[in-house]
Amino acid sequence: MKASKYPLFTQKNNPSDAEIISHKLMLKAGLTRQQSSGQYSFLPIGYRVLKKIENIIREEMNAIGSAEILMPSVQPSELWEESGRWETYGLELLRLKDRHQRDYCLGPTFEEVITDLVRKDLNSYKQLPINMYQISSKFRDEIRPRFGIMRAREFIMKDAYSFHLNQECLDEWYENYKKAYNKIFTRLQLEYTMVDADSGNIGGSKSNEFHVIADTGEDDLLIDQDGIGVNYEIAKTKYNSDDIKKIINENNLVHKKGIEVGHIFKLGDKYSKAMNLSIADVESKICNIEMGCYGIGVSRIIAAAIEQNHDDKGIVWPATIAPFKIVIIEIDGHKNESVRIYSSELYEKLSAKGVEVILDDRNSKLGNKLNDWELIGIPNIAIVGKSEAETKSVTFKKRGQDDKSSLSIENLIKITSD
RNA sequence: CGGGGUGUAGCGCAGCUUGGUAGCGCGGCUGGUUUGGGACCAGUAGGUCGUAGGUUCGAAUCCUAUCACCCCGACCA
Repeated sequence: MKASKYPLFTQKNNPSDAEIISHKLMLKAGLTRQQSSGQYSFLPIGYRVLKKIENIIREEMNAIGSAEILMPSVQPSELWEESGRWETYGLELLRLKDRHQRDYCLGPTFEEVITDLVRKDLNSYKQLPINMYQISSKFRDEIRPRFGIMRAREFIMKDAYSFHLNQECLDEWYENYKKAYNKIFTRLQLEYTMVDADSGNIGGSKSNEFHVIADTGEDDLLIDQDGIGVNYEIAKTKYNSDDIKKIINENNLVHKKGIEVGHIFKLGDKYSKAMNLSIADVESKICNIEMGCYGIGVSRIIAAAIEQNHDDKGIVWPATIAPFKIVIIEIDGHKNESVRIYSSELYEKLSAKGVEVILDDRNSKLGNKLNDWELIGIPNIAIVGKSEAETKSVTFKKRGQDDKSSLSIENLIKITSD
C-alpha cells in the first residue's frame, strides 16, 4: 500500500463524544466512525485490524475441526416462538415486519437458526458431533450503548455451536473450545483470564467467560494464585458469603477489572428439546441432542486491545493484530528522486517477502508522518531520507521505544519477515 | 425508562445571561520562505447556528414542541 493512495483519516483534535481511551484513539487514528448510537463503520485501518483478529479466530476454530458457515441476520419469529425466546428475550431483540406483516428479528445470537439448520439435515447419530461457527454482525438493541465499539448495538461476533449425542461428547468438545480460546487469546497477545460465570440469558448448565484485563473493564473479577478467576456473583455462591472483601482476604484472591471478550456455554438440551431436535442412537433409542455454544466479541477485542496497549502517542498494537507490520516513511520523497526511488525499492523488496508494508509517500513533513503512524500504532517504522538513500540503510524505530538505530536493508527484511 | 448534559464550518470550541444577522483554534486550498519530530508569512474557501413553530421591526440568542448524540443507573459478546 502507498499512503498517498490509501484512505487515512487521522484527526488532531480529541473527539468530543469519546470518554474512554480506546474510543478516543479509534476515532483519532481513523479506525471507525459512528453512524448512529451503537453503530460504527470500519474505515480501512480499523477493518484491517478486525480482519487480523477474525483470521486468528478462524484458524483456531478450523484447527479443532469446527467448520465455518454463514447464517442470515434477519430471522423469522417462528423459530424464536418455538424456543420460547420470542416472549422472554425482551427489548434487546429488535423486531421488525416484512411487507406481508410477518414478524422477524435481527439476530442477536443464533441458537434457533442453527438448531433449525441442523435438524433439517441430521439423519443419523453417525453424523455427530457437528461443530460449526460463523463470524458475522449481530444486533442487540442495548438499553444504552456506550464506549464506542466496546458496547455497540451492532457488532461482529464469532459464534460457534456444537451438537452431540451425549453429555460426554459435549464435555469433550467444551474442553476443545476452551483450549482453542486460550490459543486465540494467547495469539492475540492480550493479558486475559478465564473465569467461571453465569450462563445468563442463553441458558444451560456450565459456562466460562474470557476477559481481557483492563482498568476500564466493566466486570469485576476475583483471580486466584493460578490466574483462574470468578466473577462477583459466582464468587458469592462459591464461597458462600456476600462479603466480597472477606472472600478476597480469606481465599487470597486479587480483584481486577475485565472486559468480557469471550463466553462459552454448555447448553445441554434446552434448544434441542424445545425445537424438537433428536436422533436415534445405536440402540434406536431417541435422544435429545446435547448442545454447546461458544462466542467471541470480535469487534470488542479491538477496543480491549487498545485499552491494554497504548501510550501518550497513541495505539501500540500487538504485532499479531497490527494493521501493517511496518511503515516506510519517506522524507521529502516528492522533492528528492533518489529518496523516492530508494523507498520504492525497499517497499518492493519487503512486499516480495510477503511483509505487510505501507509506504508513506505523502507530501507532508516527517513529524506529521511520524505522529500519524505512532497514533495508528504500526509496530515498526523505517525512515528514509537522503542519507539513507546514499548509504542504502534505514533509520529504524520500534513503536513504543524512543531510540532509533540504523539498519541495513538485509537486517530490515530479516526483522520484519520472521 | 429515570437523572444529568450537548447540538454553531471537516474536527474542537466561543458567542446566548443583557436579541441588531456569526467568530476563534486546528484542518483544507493558493503563493512564497522553510524542511531529519506536529514550521512560518500572506491570502482564500467553507456555516439556512439540529429541526419545526412562536414572540419581535429584528432571533444562534427569548418561548414552545420535537429530533439526535453523550454521560450516570438497570441489561449484555
